[in-house]
Amino acid sequence: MLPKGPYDPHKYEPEILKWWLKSKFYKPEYDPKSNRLLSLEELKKDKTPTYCIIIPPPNAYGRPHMGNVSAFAYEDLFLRFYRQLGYRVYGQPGKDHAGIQGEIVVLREHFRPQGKSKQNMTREEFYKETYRYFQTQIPLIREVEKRIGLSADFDRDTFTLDPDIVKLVLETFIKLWEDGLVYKGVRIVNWCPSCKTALADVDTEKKERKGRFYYIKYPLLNTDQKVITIKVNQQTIQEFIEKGEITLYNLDSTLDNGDIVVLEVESNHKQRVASVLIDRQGKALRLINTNDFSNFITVATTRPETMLGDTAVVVNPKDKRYKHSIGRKVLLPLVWREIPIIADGRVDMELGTGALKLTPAHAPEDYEIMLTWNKENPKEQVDYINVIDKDGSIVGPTGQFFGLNVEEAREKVVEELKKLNLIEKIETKSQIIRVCERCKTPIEPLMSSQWFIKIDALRKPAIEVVRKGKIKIYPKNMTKKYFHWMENLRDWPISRSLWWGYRFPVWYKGKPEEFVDENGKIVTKIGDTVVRDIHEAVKKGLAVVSLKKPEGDGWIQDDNVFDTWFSSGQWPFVTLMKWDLFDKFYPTDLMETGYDILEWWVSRMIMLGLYRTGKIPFKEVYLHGLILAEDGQKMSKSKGNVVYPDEVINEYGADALRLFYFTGAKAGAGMPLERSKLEGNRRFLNKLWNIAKFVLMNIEDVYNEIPTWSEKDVQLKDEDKKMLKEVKTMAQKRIEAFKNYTFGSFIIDLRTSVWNTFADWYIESVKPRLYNKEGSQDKDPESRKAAQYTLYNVLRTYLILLHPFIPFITDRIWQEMPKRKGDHKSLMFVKD
RNA sequence: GGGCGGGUAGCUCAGAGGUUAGAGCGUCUCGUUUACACCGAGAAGGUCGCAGGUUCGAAUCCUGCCCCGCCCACCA
Repeated sequence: MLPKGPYDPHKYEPEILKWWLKSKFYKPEYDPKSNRLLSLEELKKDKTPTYCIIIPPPNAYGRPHMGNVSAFAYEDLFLRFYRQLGYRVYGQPGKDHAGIQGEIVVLREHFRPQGKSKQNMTREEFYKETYRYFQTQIPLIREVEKRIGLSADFDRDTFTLDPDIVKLVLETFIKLWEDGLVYKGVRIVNWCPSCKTALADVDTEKKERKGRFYYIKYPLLNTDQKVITIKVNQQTIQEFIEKGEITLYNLDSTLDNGDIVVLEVESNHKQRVASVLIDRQGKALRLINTNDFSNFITVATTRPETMLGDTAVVVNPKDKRYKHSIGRKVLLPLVWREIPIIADGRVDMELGTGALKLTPAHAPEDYEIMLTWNKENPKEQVDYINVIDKDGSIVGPTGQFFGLNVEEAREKVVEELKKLNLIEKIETKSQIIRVCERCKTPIEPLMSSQWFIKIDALRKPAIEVVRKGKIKIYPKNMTKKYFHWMENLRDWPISRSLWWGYRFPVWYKGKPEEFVDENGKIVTKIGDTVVRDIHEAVKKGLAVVSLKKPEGDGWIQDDNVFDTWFSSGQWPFVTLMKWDLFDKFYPTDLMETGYDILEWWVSRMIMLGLYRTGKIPFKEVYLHGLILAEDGQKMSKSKGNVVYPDEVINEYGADALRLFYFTGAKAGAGMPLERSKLEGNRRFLNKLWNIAKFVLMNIEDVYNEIPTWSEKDVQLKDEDKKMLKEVKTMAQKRIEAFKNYTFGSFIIDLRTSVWNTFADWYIESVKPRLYNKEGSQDKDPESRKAAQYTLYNVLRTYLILLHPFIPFITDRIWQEMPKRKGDHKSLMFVKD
């Protein structure tokens, strides 16, 4: 018998949970028939069909949030459903070190209170202590996983920085390297000139400041106007500047009057002087001046000094003012380089003149435009020229400006442009700049050398498997998002300037130092040798890609760590490999995660899974909705609208919260937290509890025999048949609902069926047959027996159907139910 | 800027060519106390964002517009 009073989740849920855990029901080795644990060997040989979900690992610090816990609930729903059906089920739990976010949080919340920072710690100290700290956090997170009912094998909970995992992950990198899919290239980074480090966007903040908006005229070249560069010595230049005219005899004979000759001083950071050919026969040149050009294109900038690194002018292709100019060339003043006019739809026609100077090395937006343009115009590639060094000084092919700091260079650039009459006007303007979060120094975007993975070889098979339906994505419309992302992928930058994570297994003979060469390109110096790329360094024996530090002294490890997606992208197979369950459970059956990380995580798992194992990592992907705050906004600490799932469990119980996730489960969309729904769920649970009390109370006299009754033993009335048919239909619908991931509407139907059909209609109408009192209409014992039979079997089936959704209350009721022969003591293993 | 999704009852959302558009919560009326007041019976409440179009028939399909949200630019 069930105890009197309303259902109290706080009393029953912990009891049930303790029993499940103690009985090892969650382990794939648990065998319900023999009620014992198989050995690993027995498990491997076992022929029972398998079902496996790799649980997306929550961050290994802090309190699990709604997103984490909703995911656990959805995953558990499937684990329990298939476990009930008799599959051998494995849920692989894990915890994520969370790269940059983990580093920020541990520095702020653990180290800062102790007065420690990256400035007064060694990398080794930091790593060791952070690892230790995370190990203290993990059990707390695991508790929440257990409380929501997640039936994963917690004995195999795995941390992403577990040494076994690290080894497996790095092996993939080595394989990529050996297959020629890894290279070092350059990418724009947020550089803090004061902290001398690259920063992620989250390490920077935006600040408004007043600045000047300079309108600079760039001379437009005529289509037939030629520009050539010749090298001369310093003395020649000197004479030229003094006299204003010069004759050169080694000029190209195809030049015409009006063509431009740029004189470049040898070995002096490409100091250049521009001149015009005024006498083709006499080969006489005159210093260039504004009057030599009839057309200009004016660009506006807050940072005139960056023009030294301009490699194009960009206009909006829709802009009528410039449409005809696209494809033409301009002569970049002061450094006198010929640069093209290109087009990009992102250029704001209203801002400035609508023409943008493109400095890919020192402006993230410009860098993006360069990449897009190059992708779409492979024959007219635009390059970068890096002109600002990591200490804030001017470098690269910048002639007279070389070595100045940024402010000095700005003044001097403006001064020189004024001399040439190329400044149209100067306005004041407030601008948003990024500053370093720590020291508030303005960020200097610049190029830095990074590790990349060539994406093409990985991308193609990953698109194929989804296109051919080998991996199915639910909801279906997300497939579009996947393809869009995959088709637009560029090479994947996998290195991050952090301490917390997987360090690159690359070793250098001496500390590698990046610097900018005379062409504005990033090159690396290892010891005394300058190398253009990593392949050259390896060839020369200055770098080694290897899991272990090479023999001998002086080897220094690469100080980059991997993008966390590089490791989490391998999560399905590395975890299974670690536990020697790869052959048993890979490919896994379902990847259940939030729709917001389809591109970030799911796509990487598909690519890296296929690459390393040759097989898909999972057969289906289900993307659940995101839980929003009660105000309909995204939960965030700064908005103060965060509600933690453990609080909700404390108030309503785990089953009520699970039901909330499932009933509102609109895949791929947001769902606001709603207390009234949680209340409603609690009422439903109480209703179920009372239904069970009622049924048990009314079958008490036949408790032991009722499970043996079959339909033949009773004379069912129409209402009995109708009721039995309804639960049977629900059982069939459930199979479909899980297959099609429409469990959200199914559980609403099931709940309506339990409440409206069973409780409100059937039970109410059957009462007279049960009470069998004097004066009641129906005293027939056969009628009573049929009602008892129906009550028992309907409740039994409802409990089974409901169990994956609300496991605690159903298993608690199950404990009191009369059992059939062979019934397992837990509903987790009862199929029908 | 690009991509994705959404606008249906007071609130949160279902419905995706076919009678009179649904559910939960809220509101109102009535009832019951031998499973349950965390209950039961019932009611009110909608130009389905706007404007066109296709169709015998449109919340649903098409076109245009308006509004809202999310994702993307070393955040996991």
